Amino acid sequence: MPSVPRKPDPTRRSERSRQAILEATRELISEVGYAKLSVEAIAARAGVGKQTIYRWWRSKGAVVFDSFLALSEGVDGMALPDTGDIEADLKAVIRATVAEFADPTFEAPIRALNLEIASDPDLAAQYREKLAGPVDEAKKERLRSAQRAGQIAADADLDLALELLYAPLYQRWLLRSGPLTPEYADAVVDHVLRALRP
Amino acid sequence: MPSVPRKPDPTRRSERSRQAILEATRELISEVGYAKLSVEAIAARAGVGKQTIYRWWRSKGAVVFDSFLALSEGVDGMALPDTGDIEADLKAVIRATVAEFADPTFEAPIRALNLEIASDPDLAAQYREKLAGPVDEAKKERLRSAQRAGQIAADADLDLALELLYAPLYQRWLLRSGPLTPEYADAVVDHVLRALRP
Amino acid sequence: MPSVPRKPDPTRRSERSRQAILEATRELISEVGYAKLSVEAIAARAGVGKQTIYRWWRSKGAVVFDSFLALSEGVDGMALPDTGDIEADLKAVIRATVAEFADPTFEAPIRALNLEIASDPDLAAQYREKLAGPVDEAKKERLRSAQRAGQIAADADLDLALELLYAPLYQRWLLRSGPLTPEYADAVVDHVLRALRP
Amino acid sequence: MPSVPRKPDPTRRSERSRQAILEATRELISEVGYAKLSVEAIAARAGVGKQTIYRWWRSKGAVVFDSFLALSEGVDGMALPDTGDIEADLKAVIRATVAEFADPTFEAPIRALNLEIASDPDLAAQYREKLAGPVDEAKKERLRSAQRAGQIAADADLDLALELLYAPLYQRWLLRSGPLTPEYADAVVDHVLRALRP
DNA sequence: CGATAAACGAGACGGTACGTCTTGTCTTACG
DNA sequence: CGTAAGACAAGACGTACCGTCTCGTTTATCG
Repeated sequence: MPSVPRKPDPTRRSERSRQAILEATRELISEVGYAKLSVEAIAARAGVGKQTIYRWWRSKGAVVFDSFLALSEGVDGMALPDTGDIEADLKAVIRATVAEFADPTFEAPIRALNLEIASDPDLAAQYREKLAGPVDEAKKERLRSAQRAGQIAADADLDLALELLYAPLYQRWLLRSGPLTPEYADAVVDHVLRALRP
Repeated sequence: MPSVPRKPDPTRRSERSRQAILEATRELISEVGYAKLSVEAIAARAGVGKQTIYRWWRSKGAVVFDSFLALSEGVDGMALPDTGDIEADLKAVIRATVAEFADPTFEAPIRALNLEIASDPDLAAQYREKLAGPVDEAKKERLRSAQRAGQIAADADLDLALELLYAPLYQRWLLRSGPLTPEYADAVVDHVLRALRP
Repeated sequence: MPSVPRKPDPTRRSERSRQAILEATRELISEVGYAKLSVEAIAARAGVGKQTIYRWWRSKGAVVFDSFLALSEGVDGMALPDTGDIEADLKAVIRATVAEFADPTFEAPIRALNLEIASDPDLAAQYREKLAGPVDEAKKERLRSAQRAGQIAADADLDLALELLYAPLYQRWLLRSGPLTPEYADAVVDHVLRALRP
Repeated sequence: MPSVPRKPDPTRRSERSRQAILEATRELISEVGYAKLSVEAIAARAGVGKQTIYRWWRSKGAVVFDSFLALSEGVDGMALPDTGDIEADLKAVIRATVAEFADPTFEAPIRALNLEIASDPDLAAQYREKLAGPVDEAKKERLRSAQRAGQIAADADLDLALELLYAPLYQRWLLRSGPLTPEYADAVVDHVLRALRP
């Protein structure tokens, strides 16, 4: 009589339930916030048994994570604008990022996602692989284009470049340590480009 | 029947209880982690009634926060080393910061503190005022010294400078998105100093 | 260093506080019922420190008890009507008792008192001595008068007689096991008088 | 968000938990007395979650009540002895009742039950229907037999008769207003039978 | 009259228990 | 066998009171 939990058979998984759970999760995060999100409420809202959630996800955080992953599923083929002017292009992108952070609609869910990732190394790994990775690759592609155009040092560390560009915004937003304005976006870009100049 | 909650009288507060609570909180975070920290356990460990906690703190997060605040109480008169060489000084400081982040002893508590701050705007404000503020001021003082020495542009935005220096580390650590090595510390300093050059 | 609790000095007792406590107790029993009565609420309502209650009373029940005792303080010199007709006199008295039980104003407090007495042998003893005793004596005096008039057996056990008269009412009221009507009162008197006939 | 409390589904109720709760309740009343009985302790002793108690019972009193109800479940087919001599039979029964009241083992639980009933009209109604009703019916049946035998007036009010017989005992016991002896039992029976004579 | 000691109001304290909420597991009935 | 439903054991939540323990502040004798 083995007490090893049988693994569920993925082929029999109900797609309808899965979708309902992810959608209910997104709704509830917007409505009550992440701190007050409960598995109980997700199951009720999704019209699903709690066991169905526990069968397919390790933790509440994993559900939250997947509910975001599902959103950005079709967004793979993303590419940053490339007008040939790296400064203009980056400012546009960073300003857009700032605007997104400032949008109160995204505030709660993105914060929930980030707290979950910061708490759970497994989710962080998934996050890097499934979400951040592809996006970062697209960003680095634009930087490589700038390298080819001689606007950025050929030997620049592009991972570090991305961190210099995005981390200040991220930190300000997460810790609410200062205003996120377009001017701030521009200033960051200006500084980072100066650091990366050939 | 007034629903206005009576405010506790701070003059009658038991210092012994306050200390016991903060200490118990620190111990428990180290032992069971922040996610499993409960007010009930804090009270039990501190030999204190739960009401004594709820009387003086708004939330579990506020207790956690204060338990850290208490630690760094005497650290006000801090000042960064100033050998006259801003690059060497910054590299030393940033390498030290990286080492601190890597120390597994501090990992759990600092992460707990950061999650708490990221979740609660009130605590974030307190954090800036009581903890980050003074520390940042000391850091900026060192940068001002570099400005006077002509090593950094006289009109540099020092708040932004700090963010460029520290946010990449912070992000890597929080999201575990990359290794935190002395080399990385040096690279960040090199880039930022290039951006700030007169 | 004796840990024997100093006994309070009765001569210094604040009559104003004592009255306020007893009055607040009576009010609160009427308002929230006995089950939800708390020492905390009594103290608050009376504008009195909790210690002042604990200094002078052993328990909440003792306060409740005293609050009733205080009411019936001046009622010592009571005597039952004596028209010479024991049947008519008893019916009048028992009907009055029934009416008192039925009065919703007295319902809650009397019930509280009785529950307290039933729970606490000490209070029961006090009750017999200070409240029930004198009243019963007056009732027995009327029965003795009936004995002298030859309406009741000369050797009747008057304590038993009182119980036969009052206990049926008491039980019906306490357990709500039947209606308390004037007809019921008369029926009880009729039966008991038959049992006591010479 | 409906505030209507979901009703539990009685078909899924765990009989094992129900029994454990009722048994733990009986044990605890005997051990610590009714006043110090707590839902928390019942749940712990029964190895049951508190919610399982609150799911199926309105109040602590209801649990106490049911724990007694459960005891006297099979006792329906009760009948009083009928030797043809109503006086002897009643004396035997009333003496037995007196003895039961005097038994210290039953003292605490029965008192708890009575206090609960006296406090809560709902429980009182249940008590009459489920416990007192059947028992009283059996007693009245014996009295009817006496009526047929011409030992008691044919038109006697049997409910009143029962109250005259039992209420004096009940009152003495509950208020501890006098000793409960076999002689007392006999005296009550003698008086009541005199009152009921044809 | 002024010292001093007790009772006083206020309310913080260590605790217990409350009744509710959520977690993760288990059971039942259906498809 | 996955599922919706939901009961279950466990235990934390935040609140209400308990009875004890300081705090100053009256108050009321007594030196």
